[in-house]
Amino acid sequence: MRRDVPPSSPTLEDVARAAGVSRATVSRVVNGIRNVDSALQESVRRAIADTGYVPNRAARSLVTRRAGSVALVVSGAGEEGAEHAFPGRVLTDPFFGRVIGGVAGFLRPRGVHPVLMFAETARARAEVLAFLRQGEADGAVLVSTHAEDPLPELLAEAGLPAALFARPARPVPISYVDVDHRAGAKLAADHLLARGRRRIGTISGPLDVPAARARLAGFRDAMAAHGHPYVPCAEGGFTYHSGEAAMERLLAEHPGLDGVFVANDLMAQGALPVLRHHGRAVPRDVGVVGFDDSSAATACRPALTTVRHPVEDMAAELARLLLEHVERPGRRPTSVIFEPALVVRDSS
Amino acid sequence: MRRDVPPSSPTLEDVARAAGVSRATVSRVVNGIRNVDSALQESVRRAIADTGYVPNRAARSLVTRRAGSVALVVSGAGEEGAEHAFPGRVLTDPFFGRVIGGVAGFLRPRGVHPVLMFAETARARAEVLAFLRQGEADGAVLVSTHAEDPLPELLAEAGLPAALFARPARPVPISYVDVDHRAGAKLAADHLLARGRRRIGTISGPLDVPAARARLAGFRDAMAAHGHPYVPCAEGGFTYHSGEAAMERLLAEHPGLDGVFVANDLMAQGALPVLRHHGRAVPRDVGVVGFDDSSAATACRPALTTVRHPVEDMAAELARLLLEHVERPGRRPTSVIFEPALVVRDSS
DNA sequence: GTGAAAGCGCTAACAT
DNA sequence: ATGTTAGCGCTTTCAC
Repeated sequence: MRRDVPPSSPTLEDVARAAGVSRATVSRVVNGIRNVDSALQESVRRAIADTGYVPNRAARSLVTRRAGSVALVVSGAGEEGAEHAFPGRVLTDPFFGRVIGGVAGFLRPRGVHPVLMFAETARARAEVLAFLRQGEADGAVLVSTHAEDPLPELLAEAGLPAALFARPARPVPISYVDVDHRAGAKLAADHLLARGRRRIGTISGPLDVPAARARLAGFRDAMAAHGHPYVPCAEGGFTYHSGEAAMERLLAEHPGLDGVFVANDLMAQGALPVLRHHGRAVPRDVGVVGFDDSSAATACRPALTTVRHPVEDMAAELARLLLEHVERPGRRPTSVIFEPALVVRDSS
Repeated sequence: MRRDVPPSSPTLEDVARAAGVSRATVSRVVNGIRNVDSALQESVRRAIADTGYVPNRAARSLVTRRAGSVALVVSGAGEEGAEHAFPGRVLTDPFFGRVIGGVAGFLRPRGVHPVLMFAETARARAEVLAFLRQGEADGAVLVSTHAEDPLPELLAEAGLPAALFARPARPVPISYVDVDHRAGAKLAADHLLARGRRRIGTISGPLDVPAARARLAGFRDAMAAHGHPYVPCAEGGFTYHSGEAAMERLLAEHPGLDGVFVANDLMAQGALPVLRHHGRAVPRDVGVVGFDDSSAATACRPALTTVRHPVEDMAAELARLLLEHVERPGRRPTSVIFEPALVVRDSS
């Protein structure tokens, strides 16, 4: 009686038999190791094609101790309760899309696959850690939504290869990339002033986020250097609606405003209609400068003058840094800081 | 001489030794198989905790032939040349963010991890296929940007577990979820007419996309049923800027327009400023209805009246369908169609 | 209920 | 340059 054999895919053994060589030789050919006679190489290749062989990754990982994938984790802190909504909410922000795209773009030609993970609760963080320890991924790139996120420290303590998008709030021995937020804010201040604005306010990001703080501090310092020691500020949350609300408050308190630096484009997109609604023409009455140069910058009227945040390049560098740590586990953490640039459009 | 042993993680063997049982027993406990004495169970658990054991996934996959992950592939067709830009461009669209979030949200509690892949070139498609055949993922959920995408057929032919977001352009024996586009468009038509609009046009999506065609056809049929056999249409590409351009064209040809159905919110977001710029107040002079109820709907002024596309629910169902096929490989393809709903806000 | 043992498919010494 | 062999860590019959 013939047992019903499932058509499981051919193994190295099958190829070896077909080519009349040993498994080791086939393995060498598959892995591109030289020291294989070119005639044999040819017949092995043919056997591979004939059998339709594809190497089994689990078997390979078992011996090489390499998964060939990395975790791409979007991390928050203390969002217990809203867990199911977290992935969707985060992916709706063009910023995260750019990070993910940049990382994926770098990894792809290198044959490394990103596994998407979300870590906004203690439980989810433990899962990420277990995932890495299990060897399901060789390391993690992390983009945090909160300053208090404990994951970077956990990763560092566990000695797992990791790299962060943005400098951690508290110092952690871990590699990261960031943009020079202060320099970007200075670009905005200088521009607004150069355009003749004199009553300038700002809408900041959430002040528990280091990046938001740095942009605000950088803006204030630059303004102070030009003789404007006081800059009114309304705090937002980096979202469209928080931008609207912050603009309302700022305008209520400072109706004479003629310029505003908004800490990201999404909030600026929200601020624009509010200005219009209150009869302020942009850029005629009020100049607006955003930050990020995300898709939102060109998806509003007038198109935003903004500070370019080279997210995709940074994300690629982030991935490169991680892969470096995966290659050489001992390596010391590095950080790479990118320079922002002003992109002048119509809003100022 | 003591060789410097890397602190590799403990194995089943180590736990077994610590608990004074065999590997098999530990394995049973780990996998929650009954028939294990509860006293032993307890000591095994303690040993696991003491040693900090985590099972090695590669080893497990090798024998179970399950990866515990699925490919989440964003697929296009014939975008050779712009490959590096594809991931970023796609992730910038809130629609894809919602799909990814919905899929990830469903998979997460089930311990299945999504591996992000992009398949816009023949090469990339071959990689996806190889990835699945290698057993690196147990199946694939696919969201296509183009009608001519050959990946669904390739997947079906290879007999790999897969499920699609949106019905394929040509019939393919594969499971999918979709929304009733025609019904959604009818909702928009009925609403516009009920609001007293009589000179109504539409901005469609790219007409090579089945969903765009269905929305247009559904809209025209509903209008015709109410005695409006002719509905002017401008074709867009589902992006903000294409929405602007289409609105310009539509308005140029039909200045008397008093209502417009836009096939997605992103294009509607682009259309709004154009109407305003041409002196048409929304909703006073022109009523606008979008489609999707994405974040763009509430991120424009006035907020969009739109047709809700239950993307997150659909994505969850998509993932469920896939997992079902992974469990029982023989299963016949199924399709699940969701009902849209009208969400009335301020634009009409 | 528990253990012994085989083997999943592969790579990497080591031997030739 | 090629083959032989010993595992990688796990699950799973099969005896007991």
